[in-house]
Formats: sequence, structure tokens, C-alpha cells
Amino acid sequence: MHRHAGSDAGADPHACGADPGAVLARGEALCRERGLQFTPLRREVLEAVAAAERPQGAYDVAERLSRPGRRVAPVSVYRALDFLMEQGLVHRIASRNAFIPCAHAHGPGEGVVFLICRTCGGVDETSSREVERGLGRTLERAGFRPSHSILEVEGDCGACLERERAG
Amino acid sequence: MHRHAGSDAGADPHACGADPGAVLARGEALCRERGLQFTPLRREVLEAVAAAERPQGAYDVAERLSRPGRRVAPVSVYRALDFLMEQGLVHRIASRNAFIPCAHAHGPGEGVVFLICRTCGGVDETSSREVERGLGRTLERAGFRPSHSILEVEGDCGACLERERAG
DNA sequence: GGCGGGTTTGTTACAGTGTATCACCCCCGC
DNA sequence: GCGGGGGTGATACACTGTAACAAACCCGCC
Repeated sequence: MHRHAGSDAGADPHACGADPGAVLARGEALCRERGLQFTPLRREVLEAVAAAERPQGAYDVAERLSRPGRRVAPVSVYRALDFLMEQGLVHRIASRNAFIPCAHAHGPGEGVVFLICRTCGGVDETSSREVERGLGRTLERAGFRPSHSILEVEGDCGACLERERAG
Repeated sequence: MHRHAGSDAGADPHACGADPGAVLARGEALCRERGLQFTPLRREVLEAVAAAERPQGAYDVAERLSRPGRRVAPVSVYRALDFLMEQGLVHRIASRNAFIPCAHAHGPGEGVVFLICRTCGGVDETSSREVERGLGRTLERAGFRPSHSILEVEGDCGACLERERAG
């Protein structure tokens, strides 16, 4: 899954994980542009995360990439994931200890909302200027200077609600 | 710490963890009212979390409660924490795998924002109708029915910013 | 061509977080 | 007394993440 769920008026829609090819292409372009190495391992890890329907744990990825004759240790996956997160190519879902791909660039300070479906397990990513603005005001009132924030919502996605209604 | 950082106009201020006695009193009252057992272990776990300045891990609590002659296993602490969370007496900070006390009742569906200071490690709890409203609209637009959400902001709290400016 | 230095990866070991399972205990109602 | 349910103790285990060090690799430079 990792569909995009829409965002505030004016924001670009984007597809998170909808197309592994697009994610890989973005990773490659982005690394070239920044003079960083898009190594085979990093590519494979990104590919594994992007190909999955649901958030993948580091150990899931390690298992996916391991075959008889080639073992990929979790620690290697963690390093690749750290790199990919720094570059904004994957996100970590704190409430699940798992990772999802991200195919679009986030603006600086732009808030992201993760929509985690408890039925199908998929995760959508969206953003909201409304939430961002409200949060900014709230933090200001509290005298708190933010550096990073996570907003994860668990519930039922539209598709699963529809399926439930029909079935 | 666990100070209260203020909330939207009209919302009651509340002190999370500011007064362990108040937290315990609320726990006791709430269990009596709901016909649940506020056992010694649960009380001790809540007390340990409430007395701490910063979020406590389950293993921290287990260590705190253990003395020569009496060992409290982490698993027991987890069970107590699960109970306390269900009753809304403690919150879990997902980004830290740790727990903080909560001395006030949250309204149904009321959003809570955790402000995590990366300098002093303390956590403030606040709420914002603005954020809640914006999030509600965003979720509606996405066709997503929420059951539970977490909003954690990491940064620098006012006190630490002040201290930095002075020192 | 060989050398030095930074980055990436492999490997092992370990720390930290959370859960499953079963036995025991205690209390309460029948 | 006796059965049953909730709570706790205890052990073992699964899952998540990091530290430390060695080996491989790449690239510029002499």
C-alpha cells in the first residue's frame, strides 16, 4: 500500500511506495546530485522497502535480501536505512518499529502525517498545512522550539472501510 | 519535569507528573470508581513513573522497585504499565520507548501533544484544539477513520533555551 | 604503480525492549 | 470446602537496535 491520501489545497500529490521504480530513480538522482553513493546494498534495501505492501522491519528486509550463499546482516540493513532516512528516501514508523518508502521530497519543516490502517496494515502518508500551522502556534505558545516531530494516526483506511461495508 | 505547557484557550491547565501525590490519588479514585484493583504493584509502578523527572523505561522502573530480597521482573512492570495506560494514568512515548505519568483526564478524542526536550530529556504534555481540528479535517479528506493517534515533538523546551541564553 | 585516507560493508557480540507460557497465590462467591 | 478469575512470580524467548573492529573498496595523489 503506502498510497498517498491527499493533502491540503495546493500541495502536490505524491505516491509513497506506489511505484518502486520511481522511488529508486529518485534515490539515484538524489545521490548523484548530492555526491553520495547509491551503493548496491542501499539500492536493494530501498527496493525491498518500496516493493512491500506494508511497513518492513529491518529484520524483514535482512531476511528478504538473504539467500543461500549470501547473508545480509540486520546491522547492514540498519546502516542502509539510516542513510536512506537521512536522504529522506524512507520514513520510520515509530509506533511499529518499521520503515516505509517515500517517493516525494518534503519541503523544509513540512509536517507529515502517517495513516496506519489497523485492518490491512498499510500506511498512507499525507501532509497538512492546517495541522502544521496549528502545531506551530501551539509550540510557540508553549515556548518550545521544535527540531523534529512525528505524527502517526492509527485507524481504518477508506479502502478497508469500504470493503467492510460491502462484505 | 513533565510540566504542563499550556493549551488552547478554554482548556484546563493540568500538571503531568508535577505532583506524584495527585497522580496516585487520581489513580486510586479512578480505580475505585471503575471497580478495578489499584494493587500495591500498580501503585508502586505509577509512583515510580510519577516521581521521575524524565520518561522511564520499563526496565528502569523494574530496577527502581527492586531491592535486595525483592526482585520485580520487567514483565510485571509491563503488565502494570499496560493496565495504567488503559486507564489513562500513564502515556507511552513511542519515540523513546518510555513512559510518563498523566494526572489529568483527557476528553474523548482529545489530541495530546508531547514535547520532548532533547537537552534536559523532560517531556511536557499539552493539547491543542487547533491541531485537533486540522487533523480531523485532514483525516476526513483522506477518508480515514482514526482510532488513536500519537503526536510527539522533539526540540528544546523554554527552560533550556533560557538557560542556554543566560549561560 | 604504489600509498594514504575516507567510506562502505562484513562479522561478532551485546544491550535494550517486549511477549509467551506456566505455575502459584489470593480473594470472593457459591 | 471448593471452584474460578484476576493478579503476580519466574523463566524463557523473540524482536529491535548498537558497539567495536576488521576487511574491502574507491579515489586522489605522489
